[in-house]
Amino acid sequence: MMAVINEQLTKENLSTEEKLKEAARIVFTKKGYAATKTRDIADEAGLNLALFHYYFRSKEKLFEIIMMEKVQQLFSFIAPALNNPDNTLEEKIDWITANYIDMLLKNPDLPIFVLSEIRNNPERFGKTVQLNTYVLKSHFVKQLAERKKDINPIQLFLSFLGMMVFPFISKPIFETTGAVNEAAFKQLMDERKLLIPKWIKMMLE
Amino acid sequence: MMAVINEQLTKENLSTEEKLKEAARIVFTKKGYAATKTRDIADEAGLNLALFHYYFRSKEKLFEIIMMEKVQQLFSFIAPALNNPDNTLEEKIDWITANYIDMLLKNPDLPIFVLSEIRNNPERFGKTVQLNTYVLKSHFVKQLAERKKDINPIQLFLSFLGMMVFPFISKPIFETTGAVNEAAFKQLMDERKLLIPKWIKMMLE
DNA sequence: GTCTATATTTCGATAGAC
DNA sequence: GTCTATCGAAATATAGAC
Repeated sequence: MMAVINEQLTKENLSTEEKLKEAARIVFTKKGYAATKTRDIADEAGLNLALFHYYFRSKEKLFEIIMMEKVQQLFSFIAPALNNPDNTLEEKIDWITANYIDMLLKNPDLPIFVLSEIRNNPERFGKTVQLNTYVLKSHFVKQLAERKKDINPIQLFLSFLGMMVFPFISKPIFETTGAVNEAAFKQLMDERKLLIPKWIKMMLE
Repeated sequence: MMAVINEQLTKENLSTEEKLKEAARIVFTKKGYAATKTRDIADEAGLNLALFHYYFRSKEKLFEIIMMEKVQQLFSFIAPALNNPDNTLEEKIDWITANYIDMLLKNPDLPIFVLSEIRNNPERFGKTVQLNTYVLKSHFVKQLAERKKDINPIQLFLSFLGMMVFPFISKPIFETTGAVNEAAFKQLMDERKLLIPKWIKMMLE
């Protein structure tokens, strides 16, 4: 019953296809498309190279699957929150900050992976992200216009997202210089869950 | 005389070595190390592959030269400004914002290039960036401590840098979605030169 | 479906003529 | 110094036995 269902979700009992996908998620997000070798993925999955091609035909094909997932993970989570009609501007800010930082703590490589792959191959992402519809015409933006007319929502978003995302993009620097270790970083990010909303609200005064 | 000197600086009259370096700057920063082929660089320079190896021996060697330049360009510019003993906290914030954004407008690919290469190969950058000495013990941090005791300078830096750098990291998304074109982006960044200092000063109240 | 062996292509690097 | 032609390794992809 429940036990059986859970058991199917453990690593060992994944299907071969899922083992390869999971390995691809790890290796692609850590090294990027170009630096990833198909052998790395097969090795990470504990399988051989032929199975990789049996299930996914090519490196490119599997990458597209993973990339779509990751873009979704990074962006789509914010759109519903921006369009929740049942809470205030302040509540939206609080909720998004706390939950987005938590998500990033679980997926620290996600932003730099997605953003650098988009840079490397912009053509591929024509319609993947629909910025206009869900962000620039969101309920959040309407509430913002009522509150404070003289602020460009794009400027606010750039700062809001920048404050949340930048620490994760620059994390490798802190780690290599030894300035901030793993535990200290987690601590800083937990503090930011309160700091960022406080700062954003100041900008709305 | 002057005309002759200027002429030596035009593309056509560069030495073969400089042509290759310049081509490498363009291709490496645009595609990253792994996705760059030595042939791409030779093509970009309008030369053949053998010359590449004649001057630089290997892809790795030339990359290290370019990477060192780019890390320098991205970071070292801020350290002196943070340590200027002759101006106030506010003046430092104003100056850094205006000049850093201008530099980024001229080198929009710089941050994502450097940050993603550091992620891909953290070992290489053990001592390249000296965060502790020049940033965390800077004159800026001393002035900050006098002004506002209850703020962690790291938190402020993360927000300050994030607000400046993030727009450039996420620029490819705006471009591919068509939400913000080249001219509009420039306009937004010019506005940010005033917005960011205003916001940072609010955080110090 | 899975594996070993191998084909095919790409890419970094070199040899050798001019 | 510069170029054409190639080598040799590495990486993607496939063939074919089990």
